[in-house]
Amino acid sequence: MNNQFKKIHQVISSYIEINNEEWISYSSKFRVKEIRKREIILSQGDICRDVFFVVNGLLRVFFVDNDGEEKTFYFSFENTFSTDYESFLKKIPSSYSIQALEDTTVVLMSFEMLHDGYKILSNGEKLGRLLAEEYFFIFNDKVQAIYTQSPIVRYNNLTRKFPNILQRIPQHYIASYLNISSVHLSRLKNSQ
Amino acid sequence: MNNQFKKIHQVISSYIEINNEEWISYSSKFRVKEIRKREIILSQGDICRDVFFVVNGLLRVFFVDNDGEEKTFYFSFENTFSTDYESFLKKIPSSYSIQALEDTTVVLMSFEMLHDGYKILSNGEKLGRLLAEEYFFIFNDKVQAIYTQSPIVRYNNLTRKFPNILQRIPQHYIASYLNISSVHLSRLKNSQ
DNA sequence: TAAAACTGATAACATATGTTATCGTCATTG
DNA sequence: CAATGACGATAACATATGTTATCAGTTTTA
Repeated sequence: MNNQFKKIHQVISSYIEINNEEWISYSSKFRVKEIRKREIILSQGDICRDVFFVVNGLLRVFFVDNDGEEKTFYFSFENTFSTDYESFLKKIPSSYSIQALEDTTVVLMSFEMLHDGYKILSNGEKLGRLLAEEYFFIFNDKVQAIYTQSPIVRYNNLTRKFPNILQRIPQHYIASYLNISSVHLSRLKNSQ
Repeated sequence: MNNQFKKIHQVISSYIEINNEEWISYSSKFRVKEIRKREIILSQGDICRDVFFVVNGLLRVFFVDNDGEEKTFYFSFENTFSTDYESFLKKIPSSYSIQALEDTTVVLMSFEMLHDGYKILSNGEKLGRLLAEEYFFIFNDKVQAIYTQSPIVRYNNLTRKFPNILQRIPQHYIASYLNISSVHLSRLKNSQ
């Protein structure tokens, strides 16, 4: 099997049963894309045509608010999906941009591909359901964290969960992710 | 058709095609519950066994954070679903409590019912997918609002979207929903 | 390799927001 | 109907967080 597809096969197999024949047919439609550091693969306002699966590297999902401020929404590490799922599903202009923070390899799943999968794969609808549920869980947890945890607690949880995040992501992006200013994060770190 | 099921039939029909036979069989499993004002139908820590469909009345979804503060997560008005969907799907202790703010009638869909529907209904999996997607959209919008809009802007949007909300929901619950103190909301209102 | 851009720390100051307490009004309840 | 509690406004004060500017070290780029 194409080595780039090994991990995405693992992940999809963890959601649904997919036999070899189905997989060969399905995965033949994947496209692979190499993205250079800082390159943008989705621009806010464009319709998001693909779900990206990060094979290696690192993506940043962010948007620009009314005041022109960049807000980082989340980071996509290896072996996770990344997209503006609402734009993707509804075919409406995306609220987010997605940018590579490192040279990154992604596997692209188009809308047509996912929707064909609903019919072609014996568990295609189930895959769609589980992907949506998974995405929902992430956002549910995120909202809950915002309501219940102070910025410094969320920072500590983040660095505990991803110990090497500080080596890979500039601190001002992390501050933006926490929805606080970079100055404030610097203060919090050095006074706790 | 049982009048209490009319609206939920409309809502489900807007998601999937469901023929008469399927509907009669499916809806026969609904239970209906009357909840008194202030009564709690889901307690934080319990496993959430049902999705609630609000026929009339009003629910408040909230949780108590580490400091013992009540945080209001969202309100469920008529003809919408309400649940702790993560607890419901994963059968883990719920993070939320759900309370009636008025005398309220709900239709209950159990986990078994929804999952049986995945097999029994010809579009059962699709229904599950669309419900998860819908829930995801709500949370996506919520997170985005938190990142991009100031409390007073979110307050104005809320009252514009639900003009009678102030007559139905005490202001300190709305402040809690906005994740600010009731004192601060009072100030913001009277100084803009 | 030199210039430019990026990054993170820090200080000084301004603003936003929380906390506590008080008060008057109104609704609920025994 | 009286007592109690819920509700919202307000004041005074404390804390959290943002903004702007500066600086030094590092990385990127021409």
